[in-house]
Amino acid sequence: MTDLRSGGSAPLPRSTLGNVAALAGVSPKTASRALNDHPGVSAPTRQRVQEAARMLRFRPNALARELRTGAVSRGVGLVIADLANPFYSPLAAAAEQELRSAGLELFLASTDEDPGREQEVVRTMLDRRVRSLLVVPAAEDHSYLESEKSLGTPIVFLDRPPRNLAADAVLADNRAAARQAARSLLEAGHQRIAVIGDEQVAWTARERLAGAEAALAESGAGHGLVRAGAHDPAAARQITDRLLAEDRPPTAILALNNLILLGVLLALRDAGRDLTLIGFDDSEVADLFGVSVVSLDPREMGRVAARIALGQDDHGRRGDHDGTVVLPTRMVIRTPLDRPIRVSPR
Amino acid sequence: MTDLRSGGSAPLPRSTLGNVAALAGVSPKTASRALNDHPGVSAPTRQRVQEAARMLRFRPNALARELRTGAVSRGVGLVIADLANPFYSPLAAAAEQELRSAGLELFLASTDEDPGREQEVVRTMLDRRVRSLLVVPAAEDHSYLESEKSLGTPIVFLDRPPRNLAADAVLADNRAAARQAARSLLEAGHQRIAVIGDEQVAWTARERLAGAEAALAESGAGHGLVRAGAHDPAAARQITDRLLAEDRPPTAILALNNLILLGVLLALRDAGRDLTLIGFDDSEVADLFGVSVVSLDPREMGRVAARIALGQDDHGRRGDHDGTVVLPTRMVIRTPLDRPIRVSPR
DNA sequence: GTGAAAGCGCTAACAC
DNA sequence: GTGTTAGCGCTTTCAC
Repeated sequence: MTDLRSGGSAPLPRSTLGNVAALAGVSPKTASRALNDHPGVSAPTRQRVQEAARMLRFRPNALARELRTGAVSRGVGLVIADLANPFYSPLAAAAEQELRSAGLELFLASTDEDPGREQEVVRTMLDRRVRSLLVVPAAEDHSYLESEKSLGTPIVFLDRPPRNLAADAVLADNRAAARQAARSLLEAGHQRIAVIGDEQVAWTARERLAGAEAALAESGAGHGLVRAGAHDPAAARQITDRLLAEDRPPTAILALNNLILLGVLLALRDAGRDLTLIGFDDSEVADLFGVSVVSLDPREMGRVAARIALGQDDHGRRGDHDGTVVLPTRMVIRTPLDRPIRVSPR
Repeated sequence: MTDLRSGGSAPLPRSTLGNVAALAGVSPKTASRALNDHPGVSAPTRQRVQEAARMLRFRPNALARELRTGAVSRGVGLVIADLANPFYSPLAAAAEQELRSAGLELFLASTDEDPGREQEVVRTMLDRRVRSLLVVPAAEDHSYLESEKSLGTPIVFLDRPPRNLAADAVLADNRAAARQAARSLLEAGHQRIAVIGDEQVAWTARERLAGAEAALAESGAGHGLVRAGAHDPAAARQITDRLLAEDRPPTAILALNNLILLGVLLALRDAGRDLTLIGFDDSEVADLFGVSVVSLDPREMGRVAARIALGQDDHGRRGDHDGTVVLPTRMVIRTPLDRPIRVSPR
């Protein structure tokens, strides 16, 4: 006479597979088989079990399942620098979408560019036995991941390469893109080109600065107008202010990321000055102001990295060896580069 | 002669608490106590255990721990509409920061406004026994969370209230804010005010539209210029195009969210028209163009919700009863409302 | 101060 | 087809 009423309004405690099995009058293992669509269960038994599960509002405990089944968790870790950054949030969104459609779940953490925090959150995720790890690195040394990697956890780096570790990476050719951008300005006739980049701790910042400097050096034109250290719009704004105040101010500015472009625009607006501009990373702001940009698609980066982590994509890499995927960059010319951007509408 | 070499370059399999205990020559329980700083372990024993853990690169299995300890997981679920949306990404970033600083971990999922997906991802998170749940709801009915809530899992709704469920919520007074914005335009002398809102499925969209309509109705001014259904910049752009093409086009536009403001600006730019504008949600774009906005702070919303979920904040709610926190909105006037915004710099 | 036994909820082996 | 036994890695009794 196994019979349990379900409709009661009492808190109705969480039921376990054992409860379901008891109600259905079978063993736990059979209940497990029935609910997971494993073969070797008769149709009527399966029905009874499913009915019992429904009555008890049974929900399997994912922790217990993953503990038992071993390494194969359904969780994937994503570590990024800053979730609110307009480059990383679409990247994260695309990765999440890709993972979800593969039935996986996402653990997310921000490092705020703190190398120590990177290790911390990565370790925490590994403690949860994530099936793979996507990392926009902040640290300078990834040898700490060596043992985990050799244990078989796929690790994919995004936007910046790993250091002291052989692992997959999805990157853009920042150096070439910056070089091309600077060249375009030179070809448009600019003699005094200012280049504003982020702090050199970031690999992308170093690469972009190097690319731009190379282009300038090749042409023999404008040294001395390359500025690093603009880590946020406010800093970029100040740097721009100072550039504009010089004796021979630049006629064009190359802003090496989205946040820097914002700061430059703010400075130009307040100074009432119009200059030629090229930005990095596309954005609504760039679109609205007609600013030409070097565009990298963050969504594509997130998507490709997720696929690689899932083993669904080789993207030109050889077999299951580690490899680097270099995503294309694209120059988007919105305003001819011999013409200034108007940012002073007041 | 318990001795294990660590430096070997072999993959070095994952070691368990049992391995550590064996190496230290104690029982698993003592090892557990030592590593978790529980009392009742002698100093020398503790040292030996810690040394052994280091040698074996021991990392505790979070799944096993949480399974054993019961309900108290260190994971918190966050469900949002769209991670790439400039309103939700700072919200998520702030929540993540708050949780991380409390030593908790974040599961994140997007619903893309699909009610079915909301249930799906919420269930998945509950299967992981998250300690609490933060939800920007997409569904119209949250009674499915009733039993989980009565089981004691804190559930906090963000940005939009729950339906058919008594639970905590962190909201803004969208209706009042929109009403105030519309009034400001009326007071500045505008007779023909267009209001562009999102699809009415979203609670915030309905509230804002209702608030704006109320203000217009009170004044007896301009009916017929309220448009809903602008779910993305492209749609908002089209709607704006049509409004501008009317016989008596509006002299001011109230854009009821950040994406809509973008679309409106794009339309104005291409049409070469300058109008008075008020936006919702602050953004760099609004700042750069001098667009006045009704500002809600998404970071504050994420932070407050996280605190409530952790039981760290009552924010005017009574005890541990359910309650709604209404966050303040702020009018940011950047350009006087009797003056147009210039968006046609070409 | 420390250890042995038991069990969290589930599933892989092997029975039968 | 179905059940029994065992065990994932950890921590909670409750002994000693």
